[in-house]
Amino acid sequence: MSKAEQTKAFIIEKTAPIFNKKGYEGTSMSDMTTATGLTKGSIYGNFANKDEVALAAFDYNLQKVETIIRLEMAKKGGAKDKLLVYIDVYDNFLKHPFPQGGCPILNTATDCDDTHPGLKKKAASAISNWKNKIVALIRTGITCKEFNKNVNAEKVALSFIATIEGAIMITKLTGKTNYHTIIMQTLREMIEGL
Amino acid sequence: MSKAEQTKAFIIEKTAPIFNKKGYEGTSMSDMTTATGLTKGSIYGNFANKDEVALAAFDYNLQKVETIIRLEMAKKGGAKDKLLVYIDVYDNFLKHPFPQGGCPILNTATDCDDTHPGLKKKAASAISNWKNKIVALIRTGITCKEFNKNVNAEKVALSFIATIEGAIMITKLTGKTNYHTIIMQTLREMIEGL
DNA sequence: CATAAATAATACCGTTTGGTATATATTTGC
DNA sequence: GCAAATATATACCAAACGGTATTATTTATG
Repeated sequence: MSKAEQTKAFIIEKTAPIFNKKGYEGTSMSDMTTATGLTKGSIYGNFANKDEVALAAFDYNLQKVETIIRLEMAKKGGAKDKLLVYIDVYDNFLKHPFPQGGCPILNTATDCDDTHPGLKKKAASAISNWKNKIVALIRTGITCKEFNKNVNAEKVALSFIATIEGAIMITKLTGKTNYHTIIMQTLREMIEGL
Repeated sequence: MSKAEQTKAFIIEKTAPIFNKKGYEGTSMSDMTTATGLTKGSIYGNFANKDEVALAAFDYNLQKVETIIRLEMAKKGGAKDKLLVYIDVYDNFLKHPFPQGGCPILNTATDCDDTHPGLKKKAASAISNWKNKIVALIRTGITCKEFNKNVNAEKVALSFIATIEGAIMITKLTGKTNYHTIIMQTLREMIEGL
């Protein structure tokens, strides 16, 4: 890895939590310079503009979540247990190397409704990929006769994601962590009922 | 209503959709002057600062949602039908005078995580009030024997809200309105199962 | 070790930010 | 209808914004 690639990775690593917490517009160049210890000229030597850093930071944050999920899922065998991994990870996300500021999809979704189409597109495809993964998981569960064959995979997947994201929002807003646990209990029962 | 009260209301009315779409930091004074047709001096003559306008705008947007819900609920008798009002309104929010930019609670929640404690507090208490209303609704439903007495009112209420807010996020992000309808179907079944 | 190429720091650009003091219209009570 | 009070507009402020051209400093290579 060249020096340039190193500093580039360094900048992403240091700014990613800030973008996740403050959003695209909310994160200023001075935020980025103080976080990295570098100067503006140095950052602009490695990235074309603020957009490029923000996009890379989103990828970094998203990948962080995805690797946690992938690693935890590898430990499980059945489809049901694999689905429960999402709940376990999002319920105890403090125990995992979760991105600072919470779910990057949720944060980016509301931050970049109209302002930043590039980031919005990334967040949208992240949701889409997530949904497809759950749908595939449910379908293999059906073929393995772990789940009832009448289960509407897409409906379950979308409701599952919506509830998880909504729970994060409510918990972050109110500060009541038990709210999150309560809602996750509903999701667990939902999965048990498949 | 005095002239000052009139312009004050006018400023709120015109800037509320912008705050709901762009967020607190994202909405600039120039956004506000072009939306109202007034000058900066005029706005600062009626409000102490940008914060005060933002807080009033949030109240305005929230009240807009609440009056829709209240009006629709008044048409219904049973607890189940009253609960379904939330789904109907949020499912067809284009048919109602819903605030531009979607649910003000969701927008404010993610926008003002760290940045604006005043707005965050308002959004948090809005969620709390919403939850309490649903809990009360479910409890009257239980005493009327419309719902099973074993129903955990708080769990249902929190999961209900989380799913609605998550559905809004997903739909706004992906642009797929049928996603919203699919998720709302899950909520309808949830209510039917009480 | 010197030189060239790559990387980082400095100093600056024009623009926009939220906010204010002052002057000018416009309502309002009498 | 006139004066006092109120409401709006004008003109300005310092600070921060994203971005860039230029200079200084590393780093690799012959």
